[in-house]
Amino acid sequence: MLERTHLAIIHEVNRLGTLTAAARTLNLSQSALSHAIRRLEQQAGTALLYKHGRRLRFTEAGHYLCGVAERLLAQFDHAETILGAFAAGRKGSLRIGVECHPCHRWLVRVVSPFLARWPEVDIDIRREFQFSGIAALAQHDIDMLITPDPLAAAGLCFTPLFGYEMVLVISRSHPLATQRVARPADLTDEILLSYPVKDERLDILNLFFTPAQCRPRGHKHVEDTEILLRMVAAGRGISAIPDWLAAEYLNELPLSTLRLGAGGLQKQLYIGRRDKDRPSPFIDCFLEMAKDTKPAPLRAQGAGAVPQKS
Amino acid sequence: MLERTHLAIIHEVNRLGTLTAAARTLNLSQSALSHAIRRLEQQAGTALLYKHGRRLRFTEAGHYLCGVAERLLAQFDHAETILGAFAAGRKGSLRIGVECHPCHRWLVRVVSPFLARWPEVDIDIRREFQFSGIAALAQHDIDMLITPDPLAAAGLCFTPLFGYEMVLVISRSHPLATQRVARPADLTDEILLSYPVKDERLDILNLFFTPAQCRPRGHKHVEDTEILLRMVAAGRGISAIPDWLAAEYLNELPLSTLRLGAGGLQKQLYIGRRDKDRPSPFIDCFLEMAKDTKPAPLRAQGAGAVPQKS
DNA sequence: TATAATGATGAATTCCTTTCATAAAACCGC
DNA sequence: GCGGTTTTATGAAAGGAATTCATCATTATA
Repeated sequence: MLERTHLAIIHEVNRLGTLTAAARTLNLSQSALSHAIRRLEQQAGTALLYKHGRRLRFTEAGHYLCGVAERLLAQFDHAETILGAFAAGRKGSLRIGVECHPCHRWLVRVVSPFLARWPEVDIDIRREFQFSGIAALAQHDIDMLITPDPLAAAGLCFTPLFGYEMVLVISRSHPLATQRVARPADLTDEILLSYPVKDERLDILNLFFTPAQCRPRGHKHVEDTEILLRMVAAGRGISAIPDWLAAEYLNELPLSTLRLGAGGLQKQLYIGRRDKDRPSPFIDCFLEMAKDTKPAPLRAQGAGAVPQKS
Repeated sequence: MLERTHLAIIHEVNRLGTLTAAARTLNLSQSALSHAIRRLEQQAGTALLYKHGRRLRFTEAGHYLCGVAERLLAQFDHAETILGAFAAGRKGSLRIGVECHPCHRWLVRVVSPFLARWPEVDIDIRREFQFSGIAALAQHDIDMLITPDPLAAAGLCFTPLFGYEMVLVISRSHPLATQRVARPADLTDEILLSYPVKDERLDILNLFFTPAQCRPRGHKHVEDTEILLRMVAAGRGISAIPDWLAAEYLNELPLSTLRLGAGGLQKQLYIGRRDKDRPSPFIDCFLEMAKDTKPAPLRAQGAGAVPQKS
């Protein structure tokens, strides 16, 4: 069977002209090369070299193998270089799951400089999970999970990134726009607009309406943040989004923000990892960069201004 | 060092999912594979597989190696197939030297069907030699030599192909065109046209003029047979070419052929090889086809018709 | 012609791979 | 939850293939 060492021998003999010289550069004896070539020739069933004077020349088949050697050895070398980059932690891929729909804008601010710093690392962002983000993380479908709901699970660890508040956004012309705080009973005639997520994962339902034992009049799914907020601005519904996300749109659209209940709906974003994953420079770096990237705070503006949490 | 066996193991584990199954198809024990992967991981400095339940999954680096394995193993397999074709004598190349300028037309009739029969054999025809055709053959610059002058040399053997006669061609309007035989003294006022070959390799000089101690009035080199014969037909000179070559042009051009001296200038074409070359099916076949391809005989036509030799 | 350089070869040795035996872990069905 | 089964990991022993050593044969060089 043709092996890499055979190719290396063929290549060096071709490059240097003699077995003796090739043996030197390969740190082997001339005898070893002679035997190795002999074995290869016997297995291949054809001569590769023949004596010409006291030197060697390649047969047709040998010449062909020289070409093969040149190509394949280069590929082996390259593969080992790449493997070295993996070993050194320069190269890899980071599959990041995001369970927080509006987090995409924030994530882009983390990922862009990261990619510039780690040119050999590929980033893949996933928003859809067969079961849940936690399960995807545990099953190695993703390597990191950005989530506001860090369900404790064996083998996983979560690091807090930043706190924020879910605020109610309504049209500036809405009767409630003069209020600072919204109560569930105020909103039972409204249409709730949300990202296309299961009801049980919507905090405004779980933590605001359900405890008060009431519901909005209707509930529609909208995929895109911009469209969702334009619908809110047009008076077609209400929604709950992170304060820092609302801040980005308050100048552009006629929106008002209200606190959800007296204390507000306080949340915390976490980044989850498997704690058994071996440390990797670029993963550590990503964590640092994620921790250092805070969203822009919501300035006092309109009726429902809310200070940013640490 | 990354070896072919490592790639084969990686590939089979990827294909079959378990070490045990991979070991079966590789005719090795599960333990051998486990050890081999462990060694490779230690050398590479990075994990390639990790346990997931009781099965194995590839790390980033391992996944990368899967891709490498797929590509490189295919190339190894292909190389071995080609090597097999060399061993079976299906593939190779035949560098044929030709020392007989006008033989080109005949050679084409041999080579065309040969190439059809041996699609994996490349043919290279050389007419120029640094020293001589014989030397080129001995030095492995060519594998076969077509020559009318088989100089005996150690390690070479020559096989006769066919006999022919060098005939004088002159314009049909030449005063000598009524003769059947030309004598050297008849031609001392003529311009000799020949292929661009050293004088000592021109039979008409060596075997016709020189023994009679005379020379033609002039001597010019012409590369192309067609042009040479058109010049002869136009009365611009005389030439000596093989009878079978003359036969091809007698219908087209106003030429006459004369015997060179009473007995004619009889020649024999040989094919030379190194007798130590190991037998090869396609070389044997080429020899057969060359022996079986006789040039068309010179029909009794014009004044100097000459019967073809066997 | 003597000398140096190169490749070939057979036997001995060394080193690496493989196997064996066994443990540990995980899944499966009851 | 608990045997039974499947799968991987591991250390020690065995086996085998690659390497070396010593030497010869051949060819080029001075």
